[in-house]
Amino acid sequence: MINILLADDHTMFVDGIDSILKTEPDMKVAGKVYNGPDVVSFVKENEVDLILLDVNLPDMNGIEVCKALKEFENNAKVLAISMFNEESFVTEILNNGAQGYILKNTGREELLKAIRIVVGGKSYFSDDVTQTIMKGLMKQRKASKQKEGFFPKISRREKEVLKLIVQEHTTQEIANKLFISLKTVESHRSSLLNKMNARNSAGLVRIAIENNLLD
Amino acid sequence: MINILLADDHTMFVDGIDSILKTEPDMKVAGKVYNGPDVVSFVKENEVDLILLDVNLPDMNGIEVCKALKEFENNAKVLAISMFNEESFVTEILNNGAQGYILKNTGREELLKAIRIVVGGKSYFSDDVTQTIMKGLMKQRKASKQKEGFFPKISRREKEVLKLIVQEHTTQEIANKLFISLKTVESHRSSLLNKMNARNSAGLVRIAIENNLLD
DNA sequence: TACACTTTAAGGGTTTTCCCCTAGAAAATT
DNA sequence: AATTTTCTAGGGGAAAACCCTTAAAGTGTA
Repeated sequence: MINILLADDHTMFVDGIDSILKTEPDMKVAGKVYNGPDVVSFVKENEVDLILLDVNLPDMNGIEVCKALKEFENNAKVLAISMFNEESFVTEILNNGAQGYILKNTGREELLKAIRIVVGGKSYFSDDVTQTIMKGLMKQRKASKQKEGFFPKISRREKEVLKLIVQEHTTQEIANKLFISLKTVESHRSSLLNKMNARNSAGLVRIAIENNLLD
Repeated sequence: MINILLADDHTMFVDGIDSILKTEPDMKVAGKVYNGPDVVSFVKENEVDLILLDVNLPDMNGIEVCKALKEFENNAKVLAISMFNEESFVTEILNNGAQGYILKNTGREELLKAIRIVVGGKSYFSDDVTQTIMKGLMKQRKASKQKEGFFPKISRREKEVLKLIVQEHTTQEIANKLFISLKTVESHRSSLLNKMNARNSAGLVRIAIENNLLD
């Protein structure tokens, strides 16, 4: 008997899978959880052979769940499920111990097949996913040469200054806000210009927005 | 007997709903389709009481399907389903004839309830969706008051200057590029600051990007 | 404990931006 | 044809940004 834990915040989806698995005599839905932390606590207290894990869970996403699962003794395999054939998700969750990755447009038969394969100790990926992984590997080669070394990382204080620049504050205003000297802010400004490879504040703002440097 | 058409490109999801509906004696899955055009042709040739329509279908999205359905005689109601509680989707598909909108995190019981309500001629929305619609209406009020008279439109030349500012060019450089005087560019700059309600170039860049003023 | 990085700060200078004003020529709109 | 808007351009001045150098004190990490 295969004990399966369903982890997905889309109730309708969970109920659907539940109905599908009910028809299989050798499978049993051991539980249903709707967020990341519950996955971890459930596995700690119950026997689980396989987790059907949604990558985009609230509170704690699939990748973090995988990391947490490696922290303690358990023999639960992870079959990741996602709406999106997103390269970053795929590679990251596989690097963190997931044995398979299927998309939500996978049919009933393929789902059951994937479950049995993963429980059997092998890996399973949807065809689309396989292609994505390949593409991802190709990109990595290029990316690591160009995009890397782009930002020698921006420090905490620099980011504060950057945010205030984007909010149209002048150097003097920033100095007042942060209770530091005008000269210090100027110093941070020029570090930012250097690190971000910008010529002026206009560039700073553009690059900051384009690269999502503002939390 | 309620004849239901399932329209969603996520096979696993369709199979799941199928399993759920099988348990209801008064409901029958009349068909399953995986893209927009097939919805239309299916409804033309079969008796359908309700379409469980995914908003984000390939080839032809839910909104376009709704429009197409209004073109010919049929008494199929539409219950829209989506992963996303996206304001724009919700309001647009409702304006195009959908009677209900539920999210994929809706549970089995709520789904069945929603189906019966919509088939009965009334409307049904998930609680989350209702909230979203309200928020949307609130925003519109504010947007039309604030954002409207926000830009008294930016002229062709001003936009050129704006683009070059975003690209980190100085006033002098812009003057050279456009074969006009430094003072002229300064003039455009200050018009931009005025029109866009910015304090400096940083603001110009931010507002330009945020409002997609750069084609 | 060193070593590296960050934060703080200053002097002194150049360049750029921003602001006020005015104003004719060209283009678009009515 | 008349009116409005846009584009052009200037003077002059204040503020802000940018550049270069130097350097002490604090923070974090191997």
